[in-house]
Amino acid sequence: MNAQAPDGYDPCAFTPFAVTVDLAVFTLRDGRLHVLLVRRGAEPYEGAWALPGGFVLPHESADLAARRELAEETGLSGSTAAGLHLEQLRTYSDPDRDPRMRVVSVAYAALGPGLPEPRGGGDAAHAAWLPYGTQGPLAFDHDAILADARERVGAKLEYTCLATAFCPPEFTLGELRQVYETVWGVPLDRPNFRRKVLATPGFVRPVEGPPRRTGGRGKPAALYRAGDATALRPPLLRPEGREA
Amino acid sequence: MNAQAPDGYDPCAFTPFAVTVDLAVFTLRDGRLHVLLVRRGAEPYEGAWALPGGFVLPHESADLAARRELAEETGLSGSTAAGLHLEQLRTYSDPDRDPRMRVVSVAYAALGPGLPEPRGGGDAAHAAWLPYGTQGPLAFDHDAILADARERVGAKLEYTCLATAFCPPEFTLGELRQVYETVWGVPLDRPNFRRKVLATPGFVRPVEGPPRRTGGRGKPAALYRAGDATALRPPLLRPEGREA
DNA sequence: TCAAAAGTGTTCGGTTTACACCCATGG
DNA sequence: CCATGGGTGTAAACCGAACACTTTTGA
Repeated sequence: MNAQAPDGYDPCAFTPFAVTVDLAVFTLRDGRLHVLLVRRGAEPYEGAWALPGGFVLPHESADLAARRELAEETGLSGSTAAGLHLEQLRTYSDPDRDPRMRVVSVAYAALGPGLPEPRGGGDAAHAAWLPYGTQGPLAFDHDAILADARERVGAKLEYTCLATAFCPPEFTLGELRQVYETVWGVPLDRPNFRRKVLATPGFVRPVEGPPRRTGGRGKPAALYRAGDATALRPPLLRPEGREA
Repeated sequence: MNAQAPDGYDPCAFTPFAVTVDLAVFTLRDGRLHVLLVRRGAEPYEGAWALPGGFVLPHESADLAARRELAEETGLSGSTAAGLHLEQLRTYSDPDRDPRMRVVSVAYAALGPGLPEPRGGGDAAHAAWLPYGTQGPLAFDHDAILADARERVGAKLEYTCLATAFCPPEFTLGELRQVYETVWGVPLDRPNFRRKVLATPGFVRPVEGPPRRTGGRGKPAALYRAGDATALRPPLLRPEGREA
């Protein structure tokens, strides 16, 4: 009870914590959801896959640290990393989550369009994209973090316009639909999806000059850009309650 | 406890942080949304209202710290505090959010049924319920935290069964409806609300022995308990995009 | 007897769903 | 010409909004 005297902070109550950020970075590669993982080079969990991340520096917020780590430790180019959607997930603070010391970690989820293989820009030559689900057990509590992140992303597709974060600046409605299908693991009806998206103000904006792009075979599709809307009301519920 | 280079952790990067929890505790009192606030007894922000909270202790998780502070610093009885719904909101880590030192705070939102006036159980004789919106500027970044918490609660009413957390163990559908109306600030159609809730499996369970309770005037209403469902699919969207 | 709240029924209009069909392109 | 994906149309099913109406209590 006296641990937190309102008159200033009780020095006895001030325990030093290390604060880190952990990143669950998702992208779509050849029709599958992929996660960016790094291989640990030291104990504990040496050799195991882990989420990229690192310490929050004295002068920066967790958001900033996440953005910095995204560029730094993942080996993605600065401009690539800067364009990614990044959002805070939640904080993991179990006292035993790191066997060495007390570490509290603020987890983030990041999404981007088909991203390049991480270049060894820094100490992250050991970074790689792995199809979600094929990674073995991860280090620390990263399995739980990753599962939470995936669940959050799937859920946010339903009631936000987040899906465009998985797409390049200009995209077709077919590509947008594939985002949903890939993350949810269910096929969607193409005509209905199209109407739903176009009927939501601000979800997508048609690209002016009627340029069209071919996805290989089939009729060329109109191009769109992400709109300024953030919420999707009414939501686009995934069929059933199934998950891939 | 010192950061060791062999871990892959840069020792220079390990900065000690203080980690705290801050609580946005909501309840409904006479038809209004109230927040539990404490008055600060020391600089900075001496005399200002603030969210209750305190340090995370060396051996506990943030969740546990939040639960402990809920009982301890708020002056609510242990059994009362134990029954409250508690969930993590997000973490606030701006380097300047506390002028004295580097403090990272994990914010929580807590909800409970009509709660008693906080008893001065400890150093919290200065705790009080204030109708949401009537509190002046709060200490630190607590205005932002409180606003985020309120927004989150309002949003979660739409697609979760969270509303029952504002109700006593047994409640009428009228009381449940008032939760929505109070938090959202809009009236709902009684018949439609009733059907919607009853049509959602696991939202509420009727109390066995057909007991009925009077809310003063009017026909006695059937009693229900919270069900085991957590999600509300399809969601119960608030009318328009309005907020009270 | 009236006001207030619970509970039931019904209508109407929009949204979602399912599926048929044409268009444009590459092979 | 055919396979493939884009785009339009449409009818049935479903769902939610609105509102009329009955029931049961306290005042």
